[in-house]
Amino acid sequence: MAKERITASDVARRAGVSQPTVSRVFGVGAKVSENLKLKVKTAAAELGYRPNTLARTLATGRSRTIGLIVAYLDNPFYPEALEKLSLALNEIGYHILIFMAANQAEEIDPVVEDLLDNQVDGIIIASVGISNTLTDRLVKENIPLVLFNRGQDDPRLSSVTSANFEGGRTVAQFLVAGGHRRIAHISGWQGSSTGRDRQAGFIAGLKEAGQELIGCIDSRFRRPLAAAATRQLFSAEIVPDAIFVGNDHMAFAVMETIRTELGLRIPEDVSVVGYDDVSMADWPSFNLTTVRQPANRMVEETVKMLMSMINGDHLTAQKREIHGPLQIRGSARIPEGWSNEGV
Amino acid sequence: MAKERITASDVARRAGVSQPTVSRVFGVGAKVSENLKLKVKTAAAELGYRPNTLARTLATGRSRTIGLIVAYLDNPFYPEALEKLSLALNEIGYHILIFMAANQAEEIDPVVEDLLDNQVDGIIIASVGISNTLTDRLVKENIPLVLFNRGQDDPRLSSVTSANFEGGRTVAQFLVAGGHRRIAHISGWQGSSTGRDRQAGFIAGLKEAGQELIGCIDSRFRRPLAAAATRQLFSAEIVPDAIFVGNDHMAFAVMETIRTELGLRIPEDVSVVGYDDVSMADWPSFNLTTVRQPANRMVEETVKMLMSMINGDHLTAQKREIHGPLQIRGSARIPEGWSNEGV
DNA sequence: ATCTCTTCTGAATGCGCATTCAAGGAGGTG
DNA sequence: CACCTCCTTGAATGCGCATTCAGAAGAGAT
Repeated sequence: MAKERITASDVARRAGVSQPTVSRVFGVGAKVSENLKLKVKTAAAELGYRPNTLARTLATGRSRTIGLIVAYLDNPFYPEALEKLSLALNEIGYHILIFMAANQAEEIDPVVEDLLDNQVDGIIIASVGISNTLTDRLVKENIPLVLFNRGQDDPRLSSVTSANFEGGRTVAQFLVAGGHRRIAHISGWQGSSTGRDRQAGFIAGLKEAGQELIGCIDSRFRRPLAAAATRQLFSAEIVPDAIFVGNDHMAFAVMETIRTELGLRIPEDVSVVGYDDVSMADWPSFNLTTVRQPANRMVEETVKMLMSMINGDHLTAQKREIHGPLQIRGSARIPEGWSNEGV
Repeated sequence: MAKERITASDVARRAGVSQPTVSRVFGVGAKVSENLKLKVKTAAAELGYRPNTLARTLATGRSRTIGLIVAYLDNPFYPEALEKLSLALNEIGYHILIFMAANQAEEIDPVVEDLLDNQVDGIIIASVGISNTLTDRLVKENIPLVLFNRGQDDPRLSSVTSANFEGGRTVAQFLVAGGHRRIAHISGWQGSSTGRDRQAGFIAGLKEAGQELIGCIDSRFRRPLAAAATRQLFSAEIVPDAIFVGNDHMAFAVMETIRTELGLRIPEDVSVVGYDDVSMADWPSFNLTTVRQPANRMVEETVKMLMSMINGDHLTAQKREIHGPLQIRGSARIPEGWSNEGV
């Protein structure tokens, strides 16, 4: 078969110029006379020439490829974010090498090594942690990395999250204002900053109002665990009249358990508040009051941050928190005077 | 900064051998004496050497990378499939270059061109069509391509789908057996083979039972359109007592519209059947009877097919249909004698 | 008309690795 | 001991492009 790949030299020969000239025409800093440029472009079009991206990468050292590691794809927040990230990066001419991480934060390191072997210009890790030794290497090799929706203490790591502490605190104020006095929390994984911060903010908010949690269970962002936690909370002597759940994904399971298994009404018998504001939260079946994680702005910020690192503008790591409003719907009693911000 | 990338030559120098020897140690057909192999591995470990994948690709012509184009990420079937595909390909040492397609099947071609420029070894396109001109090119350049969950007439194209016609037909038999006599269909996009085949199978099944659709609306796999279609069906003189919806994603919207806006009960007033069996179908809120699309087997088959094309084993295109059983739950009246296959 | 400065262009080289090829060494046979 | 075969190894080369460098050509200036 004609497996003949058309190279810059082929084009050069046909256009009667040298290979470097062809290279210059297709490169960016083109200093080629209009005359030759036209000849080259014509020849290239006739031959159907397209530059070999890999060869270019090898020569320049820049691949225009970003490595992306993502987990928890069953939580619809991530497909949404993934889609936005992908579009945003493609928009500015970057490709995405994607890896799925097992949700249990083990063994990300070899995946990152793999990414490095592929000469990615930068790395985005969504909702997954990263080891210190690996951080050392990345910093040493000067590979830009941004953690998406996950913070980590190491000051050398950049991250973009929503304002989780503040979000949790707002929920506390909201529930207290709604007159709830038996408030429980089904938290996200306490091994993650998001899970911890939301919980800490929530507890802080309650404390400011002189309240304490009557129950708190780590359900590690997993539906079955959240359902189990719900049963457990309602089998205690004092049952909750409001539950803040660590993310929407779990909150749906909590709501279903409350309605189906416990036969209780939402929000009459118990209020439920989630976190993320995934599109499903707006479905009539759930109509979930939840803290919005502004995926668009988080993505925007992530890409901006990564690009500034790649371009060497910004060498110090930064941790950015994006504020997200409470999206008030019908799954929790609405206190007097509360309504959705803006919109 | 020490931007020094460690190359095979560095390792060679330190190990006191030549660069090709290092290359042979890290390659597969290694014909190197144990003696030298050990020295090389030691030197490599000390230096922290890792082969540059791109350079290897340039030299061998094989990138071990698959291009993946996927759309409709809001339909949870696709994140699920994406995750499985990713894991399956990683498993056998392949990387994934991912692109999100706008759901409106426009302009996939430039994306594929882009993929080609990146020297991918093969391409998987999920639920998106491809132009004839592009097919010509792929065939000419001998780039393996498999359509996932989407068929196309061109005999040169390989595809993996579920048995959509058969699935639609089974649903028809099920609903007829359930005693329904006013059956409607909210179809998937008729511009797609999946949408068409499910509808055709459904209509054929009804016909065999001497019935006809009392209504049929193309809602193009979109929730809002499905909700609108539901309203339309129920504003007619003769309202349906059963609706087959083109996929689960739309079916959920249909169910919510029926319950919330129309105040009808499922399945007492109207039966609803979907297609895909996404994990959400099993949630108590929906408990949706639906045709299973066996994502695992479809992925397995897709990968196997692609690999056989890449390895040149199988040069003729093949179209594979995977049978999926009807998953009977509570959203549709269950006829006497029907129960779930297997499990 | 001569000299200098500026563009444009091609020859040469390198990115990091795989692969061909020929040389060398080990082992075997008569 | 000569001869041949087989295996291991290094020198050389190429994958396709970008980039440095130096020469060629053109534009101004005196």
